[in-house]
Amino acid sequence: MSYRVVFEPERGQRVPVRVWARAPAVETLRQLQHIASQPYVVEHVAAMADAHVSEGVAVGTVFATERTVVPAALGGDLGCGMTAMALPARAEVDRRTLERVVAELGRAIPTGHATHRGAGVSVPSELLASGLSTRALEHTREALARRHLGTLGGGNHFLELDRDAEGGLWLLVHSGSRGLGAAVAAHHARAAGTSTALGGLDTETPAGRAYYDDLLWALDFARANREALAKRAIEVVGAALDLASAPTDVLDVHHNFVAKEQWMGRELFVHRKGAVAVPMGARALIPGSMGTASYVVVGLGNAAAWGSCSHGAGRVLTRREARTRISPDALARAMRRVVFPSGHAPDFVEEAPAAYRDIGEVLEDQEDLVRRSVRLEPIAVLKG
DNA sequence: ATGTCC
Repeated sequence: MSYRVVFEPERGQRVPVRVWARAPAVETLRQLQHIASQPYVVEHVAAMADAHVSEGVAVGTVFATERTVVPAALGGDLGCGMTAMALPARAEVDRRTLERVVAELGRAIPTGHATHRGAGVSVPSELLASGLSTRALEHTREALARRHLGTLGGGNHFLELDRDAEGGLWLLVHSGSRGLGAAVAAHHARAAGTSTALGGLDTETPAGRAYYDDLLWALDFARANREALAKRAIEVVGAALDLASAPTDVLDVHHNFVAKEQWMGRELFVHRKGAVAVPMGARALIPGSMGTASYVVVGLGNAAAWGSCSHGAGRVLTRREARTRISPDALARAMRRVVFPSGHAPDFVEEAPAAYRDIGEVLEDQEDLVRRSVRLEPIAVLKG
C-alpha cells in the first residue's frame, strides 16, 4: 500500500497530509490536520503506518520546516530510539538459563523510575564538553547525567533478547534521553510558548539555535544511554552464555528527533515524532509490541515520506483501555513463549501485544518506504 | 516519555 491524501483547506489546512496508516482514528487525523495548518510547515505532512493520537502532535508524524524548529512537536523523550545488535551466540538457550539471565538483567539495570544510586556512573567526556544553552540546564546535566546514563526508563522502553531465522541471538534496546531530554524539552517548550501551542522558533535567532543545539546534545545522550545499556546487558548475557567476542552487527536509530536535511535543493528541518529516518539503503529497527516480532528493515529513501518509516506497530488501545480490557490470562497466553522476570506480569498489560497493531500489517502499509531484512522473534524481555 | 509543577 502507498499513502492516501487528506487535504481540506476549508478547515485551515495549509499543506496536504499523506497517510500511510490504513485506518487512523478520527482524532489522529485531526492532529495531523492541525500540524498541517501551522504557518511553518512546508510541502506536506507524512503520517506513518503506526500513527496514533498523542499530546499535541500524533505519534508517527513527519513534517518539514524551513528555518523553524518546534519544541512542542516532539514531546519529552528527545532521541528516544532503538539499538539492535547481533551477538556471537546461538539463540537456542534453555528456559532456565533465560530466566536466570533476565533476573540478572533486572538486577544489573535500573528500570522504571530507578536511577543509579549515589555518585552514579562516569560520563564520557564528550558528553560534557559542549555547553548547554542555560546554566540551569548545565546544572541539571551535572546532577542527572551520571545517575541516568545506562538506565532503561519506563513505559514502552524495554531490553530484549531475540532469535533471527537462522537461530542467531540478538539484543534489542528501546530507550531514550531519560530525565535530561525531558529537561531540555520542558525548558524550550516554555521558551516557545505553552507546550500545546506548537509554537515555532526561528533557527536564525538565539532561541531557535539554543533549542537545536540542546536537542543535538540530548540526541547524543540518548544514543550513549542505549550504548551503555547494551554494554551492561552484554556483560550479563556474556557471563551466562560465554560470548566469545564483540557484537557482530550493530545498528542504532532515533525515532523522536529533528534533523537538518537537504530536500529539493533546500535545507529543511525534518521533525520526526515517532518515525525513523531511512535514506535509501539505510537500515532501521522497527519493533513490534513486547512479545511479538521486530524487524530490521532497509530504507527506500522515499521522498513522499521525507525518507521515513514507522517507529513501531502503533497503539490501538490506550494504556487505560489496555488495563481494563486485557485479562491476566490473555496476557499470559500471548507472552507464553517469552521469558520475563517472575512477578512482573502485571507490568506488561499496558504493553501487551493486544494493545498494539500487528507488525506484519504495519509493514505491509509501508512497503514503498522500507523492505524487510531480518525478522527477530523475542525470547526474553526486560520491561522498563 | 519525565524526580510527571523547584
